[in-house]
Amino acid sequence: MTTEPAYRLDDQIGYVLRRVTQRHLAIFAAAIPAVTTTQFAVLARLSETGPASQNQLGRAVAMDGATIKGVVDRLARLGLVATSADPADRRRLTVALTPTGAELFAHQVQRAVQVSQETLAPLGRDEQALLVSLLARLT
Amino acid sequence: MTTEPAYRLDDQIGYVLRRVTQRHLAIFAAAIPAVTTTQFAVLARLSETGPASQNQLGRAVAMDGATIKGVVDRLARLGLVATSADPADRRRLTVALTPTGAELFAHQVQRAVQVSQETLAPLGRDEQALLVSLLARLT
DNA sequence: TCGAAATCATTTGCACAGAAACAAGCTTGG
DNA sequence: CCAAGCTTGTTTCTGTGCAAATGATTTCGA
Repeated sequence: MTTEPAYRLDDQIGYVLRRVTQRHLAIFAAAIPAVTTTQFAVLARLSETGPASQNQLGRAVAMDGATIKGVVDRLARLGLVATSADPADRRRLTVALTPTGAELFAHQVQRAVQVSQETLAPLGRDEQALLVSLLARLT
Repeated sequence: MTTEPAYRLDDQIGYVLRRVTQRHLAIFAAAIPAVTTTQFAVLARLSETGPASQNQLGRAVAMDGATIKGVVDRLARLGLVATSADPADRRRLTVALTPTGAELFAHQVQRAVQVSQETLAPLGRDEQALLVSLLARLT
């Protein structure tokens, strides 16, 4: 008579990751309704690194070609980024922050920090740092 | 002269969560191509709890009404779950595992455990348990 | 130098994921 | 008992996210 192995969904890392992500997305959407988390990530990266080709940008924020295209299209529609042809390589589409996009990022970045803090709020300071460093090793 | 606050995307909990989730989804898809992680979560919950109404089931796996409907529809198309009218409440749609669905879950559950292990593999045993418990508190 | 291989962007198809609006059915307070 | 309010399920819309196929361009090796 062996005991059932008992696969507990609530203990699976994938399920817990999904739920934590859900909560984080909700906090972000409430704090910064103007853009989504992925859109904000793109603005942040462009702010850090400056203009880049669409594909380079995608790699820099861990989005595949099809995904980054959609995100860039929506950001362009919002007037937060602008695309231009690269004269040196005609396949490339250079993506850059517009002044509006740079301003939006500058104004919302404080709030984005608060979003991260609120997401981590149930943990103590040490635990927060520990969690992020453990997660970073699973990348 | 104050130093720039320096919002580092790579240190933000939301971004790290997204990247870890990406890696986990890739591991799962390679190990169990028959269904997705969300679909498997539904099978697991039905296996644990038995038949439920579609909305109940959605709450039990943290999916909103629109999402659980799509997932159930696709599982039904695969023949892994079946829906039936609830005679006691005509609004309700009861969702149950089919024999095929139960068998698929039984056969793949070992592999699903391995997926969780592989996702957590970069960490030591203690770290793994710690990570999951920290994450669980952010739910 | 020229053709194969690699890179870049796009498109299509599928699968979540949540918000909002709606219809139908159940429940309950007055 | 019955209207108001709640629950259940559906549809539509927007936004990720990945795989695979395609076409254009660039690069690199023989």
